[in-house]
Amino acid sequence: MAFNDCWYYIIADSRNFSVPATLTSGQCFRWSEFDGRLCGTAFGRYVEIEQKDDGLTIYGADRNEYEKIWRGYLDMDRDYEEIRRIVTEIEPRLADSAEYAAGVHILSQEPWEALCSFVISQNNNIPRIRGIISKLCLNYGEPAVNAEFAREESAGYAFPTAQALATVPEETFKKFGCGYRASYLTDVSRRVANGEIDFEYIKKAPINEARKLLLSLRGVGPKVAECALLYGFGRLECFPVDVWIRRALESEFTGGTDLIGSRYAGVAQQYIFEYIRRNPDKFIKK
DNA sequence: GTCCAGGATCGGA
DNA sequence: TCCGATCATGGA
Repeated sequence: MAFNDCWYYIIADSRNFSVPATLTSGQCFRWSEFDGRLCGTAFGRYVEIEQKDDGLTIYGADRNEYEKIWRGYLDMDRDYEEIRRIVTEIEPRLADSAEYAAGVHILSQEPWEALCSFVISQNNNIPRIRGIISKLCLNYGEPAVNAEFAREESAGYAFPTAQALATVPEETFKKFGCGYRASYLTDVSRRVANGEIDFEYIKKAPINEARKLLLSLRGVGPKVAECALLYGFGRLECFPVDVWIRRALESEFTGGTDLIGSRYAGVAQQYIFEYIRRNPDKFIKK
């Protein structure tokens, strides 16, 4: 039995927040559900998160670690109810998606993990992305805190640093199933490891400056840049358009939408993605 | 066998 | 600037 003697319990202060919805909504690729818990690794720490009616229990973390890491990662302090009010006022056609996916938060992931993960994600599907990332972690990540409790071997390892990946032969990435993305991964890892990309600046820069920097990386196009900015750099105005969102824009949101470019466009995007991906039949018009 | 996936790059119009 | 072909891989 895992984590008998180390856990932290939080009264859920965000009423609609859903841990399972958030951690399986395609923002991140390292969480799995076991026995009703979301189990995974971020910031080099393995934890299991259990959500019941009255709150969350984070196994493998204490109060200090919750305050330092998980509170921010799970974006517990943002008023999503207010954001839903704002985005549905801008775009009334968002109402169904926003209600359906109300429990989803935008994770605040480590910049490198977000950037690297979404380079791998291009023209790829989520199970394969997860498989590739778990191989990277297993082979090149440092051992994680609480690794002895991990239910999957790869969860016992941190996401590998850019420095670690920069020295990996491209052939190895291909062996892991990266396909043509292997050279992108090598390139991006080296340039980040060299310090060419200033992550702290990207968090705060004018958004088009931030975009420009990420787009200068080979293998990073508009969609990957938007994902990295939204999930890894806290830029909630970014609006990634993948095949699913494209379909939504061509069906539910014909004629364009004022959401794009608005302050919380990325949150709205996540609501749409969550809704359409879990209800493909209902959403897509035939 | 074909189609598809949280797309980007490249060359040519 | 815009458009189409091409790029690996594995599951449906």
